[in-house]
Amino acid sequence: MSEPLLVYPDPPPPELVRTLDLGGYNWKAVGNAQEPEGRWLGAVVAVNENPEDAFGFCRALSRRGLDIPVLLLVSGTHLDELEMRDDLYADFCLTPFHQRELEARLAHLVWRSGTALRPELIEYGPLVLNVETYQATIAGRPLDLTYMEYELLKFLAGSPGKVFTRETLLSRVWGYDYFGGARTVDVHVRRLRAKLGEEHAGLITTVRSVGYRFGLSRWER
Amino acid sequence: MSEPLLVYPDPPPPELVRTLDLGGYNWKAVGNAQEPEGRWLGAVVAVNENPEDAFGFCRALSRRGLDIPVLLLVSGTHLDELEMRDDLYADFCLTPFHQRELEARLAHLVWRSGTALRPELIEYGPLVLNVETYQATIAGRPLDLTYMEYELLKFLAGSPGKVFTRETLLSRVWGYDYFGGARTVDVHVRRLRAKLGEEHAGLITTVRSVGYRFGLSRWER
DNA sequence: CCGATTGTGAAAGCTATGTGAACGCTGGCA
DNA sequence: TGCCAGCGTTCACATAGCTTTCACAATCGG
Repeated sequence: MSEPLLVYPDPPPPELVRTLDLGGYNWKAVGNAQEPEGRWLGAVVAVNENPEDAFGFCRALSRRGLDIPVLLLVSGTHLDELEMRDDLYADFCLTPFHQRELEARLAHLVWRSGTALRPELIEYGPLVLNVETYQATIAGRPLDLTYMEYELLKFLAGSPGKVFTRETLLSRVWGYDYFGGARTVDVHVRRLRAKLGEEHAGLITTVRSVGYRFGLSRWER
Repeated sequence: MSEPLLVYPDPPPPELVRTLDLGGYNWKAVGNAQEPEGRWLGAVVAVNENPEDAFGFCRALSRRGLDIPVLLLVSGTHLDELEMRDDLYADFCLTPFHQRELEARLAHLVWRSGTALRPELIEYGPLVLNVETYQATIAGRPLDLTYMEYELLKFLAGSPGKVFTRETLLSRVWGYDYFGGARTVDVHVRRLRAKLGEEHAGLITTVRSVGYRFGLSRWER
């Protein structure tokens, strides 16, 4: 089975437990947003009992940078509270819910994060990354990348134009628990640029005092 | 009002019409996917009556390349049909629905398409700052700013019309623990004005004996 | 018209990054 | 078991580019 579902609060409402277990989901309940480490399929957050705690949990999740899609369980009387909180959740389900509906929403949530965030092919200009086969080509020429080089390039090319700090790159590419010097990023970027060749080395731009950016070095947006 | 909502089929179910009108939405019903042209806020598709037609409509929409987020109205008995059709819809709502739920889902749908595609921008007149890519343009022309210049401009442009003392700027932009001369601000403002170009240098005005202000105060212009 | 404040040009000082090289770890292979 | 190749990481050093400072000129307000 794949990555687990995150569930809040701990213990979760019994009807949620029932649906998750019947659906064969791999899940884990937590009591706060500090615990979860690593990768998660998504999160199910029951708002019912204590809305403020629940929303606080969501907020803490998003602040921690692991972007996990959140499915809220909310009763009709708490529906108003969703207003102005769009950034905290991906979907919601009214309680009491039909098992079928929750299953459908979970399936859709997982599908969305599975495809939207992970295209099997990343293309940008002359660069093509085949995520399935771990192959990369630049202007048709195959690139011989090491594992870390590939992961770094994949992450950068996944958000063209966006600038990432070294710290962000370390936590997102190397791992949330990585402990090491930030200059490691520099060295990998240098090797990437070298392998991209002089002509395409500019695909990775240095933003002084901030970090690195892939693509869109000019005025596009 | 902004772009309209696309609704299928034509005529739509009466309870849907009621909710849309009560919500003050600008909407238009169509009978097939060939009609819609231009930009749409989203689409609401009632699956109830004829599932195959409805899904065909969605498929045709996505084939036409205008990627409009679709909200399905589906009864519990048709819930199964969503399976393996994740790519056709963004969200769904069980029928019969509570007006509040549909409104919440519509609002969330619109919010999502409004932000997901749109970068985080600070705009004022001819100036555009893209916070994610650390890029700036003035009247469409790219600005090559250094880190401090960018941070200062971002801070100033974030509160147009407001006057900041040098001390405030030092503590907010440079850092609360910064220890250095206040004239540093002057020099950065000078270089910002130079890079903005003669035409737009006036975007930053000096308030003698107080500090600097970005944008026009209320009695100007 | 004088003093206070701000603009200007240049130079000093510093910081972040590029660069070459070495170290240590791991896994395959003889 | 011992050797070797490949890889990730770290370090020291050079330097370009940025920030800061300073002296002086220009401007504003009273």
